[in-house]
Amino acid sequence: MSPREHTHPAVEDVELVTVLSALAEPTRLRIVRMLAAMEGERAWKDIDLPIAQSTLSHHLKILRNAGLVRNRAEGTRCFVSLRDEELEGRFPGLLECVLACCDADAGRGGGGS
Amino acid sequence: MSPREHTHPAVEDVELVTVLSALAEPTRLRIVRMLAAMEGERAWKDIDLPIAQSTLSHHLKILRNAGLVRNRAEGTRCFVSLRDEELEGRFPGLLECVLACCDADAGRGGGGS
DNA sequence: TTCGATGTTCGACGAATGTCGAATACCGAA
DNA sequence: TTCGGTATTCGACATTCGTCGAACATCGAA
Repeated sequence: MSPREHTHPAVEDVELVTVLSALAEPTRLRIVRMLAAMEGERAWKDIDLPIAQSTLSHHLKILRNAGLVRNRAEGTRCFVSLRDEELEGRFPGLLECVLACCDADAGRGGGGS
Repeated sequence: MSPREHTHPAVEDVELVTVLSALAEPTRLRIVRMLAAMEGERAWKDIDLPIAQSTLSHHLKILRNAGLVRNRAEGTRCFVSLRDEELEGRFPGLLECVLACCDADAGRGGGGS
């Protein structure tokens, strides 16, 4: 597989359990929060987490398959962005609500911003 | 352990990831929907799923530890209920939203009612 | 006390998951 | 074409998870 072209599922084909599973992991939830905290895209290399590159790639793949994020290639680099608007049409309020709950969870080990 | 007395965590002590993990499993999500569909409690034996009793007990334990459900003993029998009001205080809108999304997911393999 | 009914726990199993380092594929630049 | 940077895939590993049947614990009834 080329690092440039990825298969993004249609949000209509994504199941709720898949989305919840994708969000039910600290590292992935952190990535989603990171993406939500900024409008637009984020460069792959700017996702700065204490994990190996292969692990990050793995998590992004899961988020991708869950319809949560989108990958865009530009030259050698990749950019990641939330599919929040599409997701809103499929699961209204879900992403927004989970993100809001993240803040309610902050300070208790839920992983600060 | 007695089947009567269980330890229910305070909702304040439950982490978001724990709740999401508990919900991110088809059988458990189905149980939660089942409980949400009816006001009040549900008898253990009325939770009619194609799984072994020990498996059901296992899932209920996970839901319990996630602060999602409460167990009440009455004689030899147990009753289960959603902790929706408490959860609403800790993670506003989350449970309601997920339940609404279940319906949006219905008919696609997300498990009908 | 003895029994039967009801949940829980235990032990085991295969499957899935999160993690890493190494190998691979791709792109742009030299 | 060769090389360096970037992301993905592969192989391996330990851990966790979902599942079951069997053994156990508790309560109410006989």
